[in-house]
Amino acid sequence: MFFPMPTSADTEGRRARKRRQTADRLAETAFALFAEHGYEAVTMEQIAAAADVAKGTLYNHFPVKEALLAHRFHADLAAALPALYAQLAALPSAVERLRAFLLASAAYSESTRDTLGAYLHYRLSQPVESLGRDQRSGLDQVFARLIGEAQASGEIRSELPLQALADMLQFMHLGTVMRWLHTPGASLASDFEAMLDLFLDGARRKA
Amino acid sequence: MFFPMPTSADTEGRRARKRRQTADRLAETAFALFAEHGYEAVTMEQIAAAADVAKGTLYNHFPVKEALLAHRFHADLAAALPALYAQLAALPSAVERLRAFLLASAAYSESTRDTLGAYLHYRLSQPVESLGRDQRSGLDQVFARLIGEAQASGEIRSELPLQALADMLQFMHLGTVMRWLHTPGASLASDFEAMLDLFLDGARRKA
DNA sequence: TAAATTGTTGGACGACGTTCAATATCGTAC
DNA sequence: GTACGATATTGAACGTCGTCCAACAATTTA
Repeated sequence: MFFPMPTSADTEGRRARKRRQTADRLAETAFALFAEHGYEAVTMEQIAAAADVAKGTLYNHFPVKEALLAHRFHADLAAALPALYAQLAALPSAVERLRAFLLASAAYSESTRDTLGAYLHYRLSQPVESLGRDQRSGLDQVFARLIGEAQASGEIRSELPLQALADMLQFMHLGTVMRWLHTPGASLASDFEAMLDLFLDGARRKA
Repeated sequence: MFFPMPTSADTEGRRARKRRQTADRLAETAFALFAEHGYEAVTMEQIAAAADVAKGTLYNHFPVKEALLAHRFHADLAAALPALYAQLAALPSAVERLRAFLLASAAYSESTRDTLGAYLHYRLSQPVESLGRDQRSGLDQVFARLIGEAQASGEIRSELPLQALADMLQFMHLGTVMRWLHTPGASLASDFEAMLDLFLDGARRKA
């Protein structure tokens, strides 16, 4: 199994801890090389050599190269979420929280533009429902949470299941980012605004 | 250049015609092998050998393996469109034409489920705006046409640019197909219905 | 301490995709 | 019809990704 279960209930065991440590260390050295030479120019063997492990070990932790990117993006999101949620809590409506989150997402995407395409490409090759919720993109969980709040407050009345709405918004998000990646001068933030408007009110809105 | 210009204005030139012929022939032999052994099990060398050309020639026409799939899907769509448009013309409203097109799309997707994932993966690695409109997916052009009709008749009032709406619907379509690919028992047709409802009326609809 | 599980190693392997120089074929113009 | 330029094909070498596996090391559990 890829992610071994903890041996006791609360303590995690040295084994799993060391595993996570090596994974983190491998990802760190990988990103140091990426920053220096660019993502494409760095080979898996170079990463393994720089981290002083065998190539098989690197592939044990990251079965494909893009998984290194996923590790980074997932960790960044997990690290940023608590403070972000705290900020969002100050906003009066769930829709405004959604909008604010998208603005923050836009800023982050702009700062990681170079590796974003490869990461998205990797994400899309993964099954949507793989190994339970923990393995999902993280972004859809944020969407599900905020959309759920909007449903609870009555700001959203759609009778579709929450996860379906979140997935749909996630793909609209993906489409917007993809389009932005391929159009040099565009503003991702304003594209997100238009996307959210479309998601909320549809193309046939009466307003 | 990848697609040579025709020598005269109207006639296409034997060269381009033969090029298209060899491409078609290569794609045909490829799909014969795919049908027999499965997409993943067939190598590019086997395809080249079966078609009696060098591997370089195969890669000249199809720079990546998934391009063979794109050739097939694009050709299928182009071949089916005239009759499909004729059928759709009988429907009274543009929204109903959209719905009917999606139903047809669902039937086709179900019949090509095995290779659909690889094709979508390939599509996503391509820039959205590459080499002009002709190289785009084809599906977004259909969407743009039908959405344009809906705008003209007043069924859609969104002030977003037509292409932005079409791209957004295309990614919602992609998300729906992806989700369907990974959920065994689902009905793609009804998923498309829900997707279209969301696109038209949004999550915050008043009805 | 013994046994079982899991991680690491290193190397071999197949496939994809790129590159290139040599050769063959086709279009055009004279 | 000949000569020339543009394009297609060939064949082979190369780098990289990703898989596989058998031997060995480390750690947990009994």
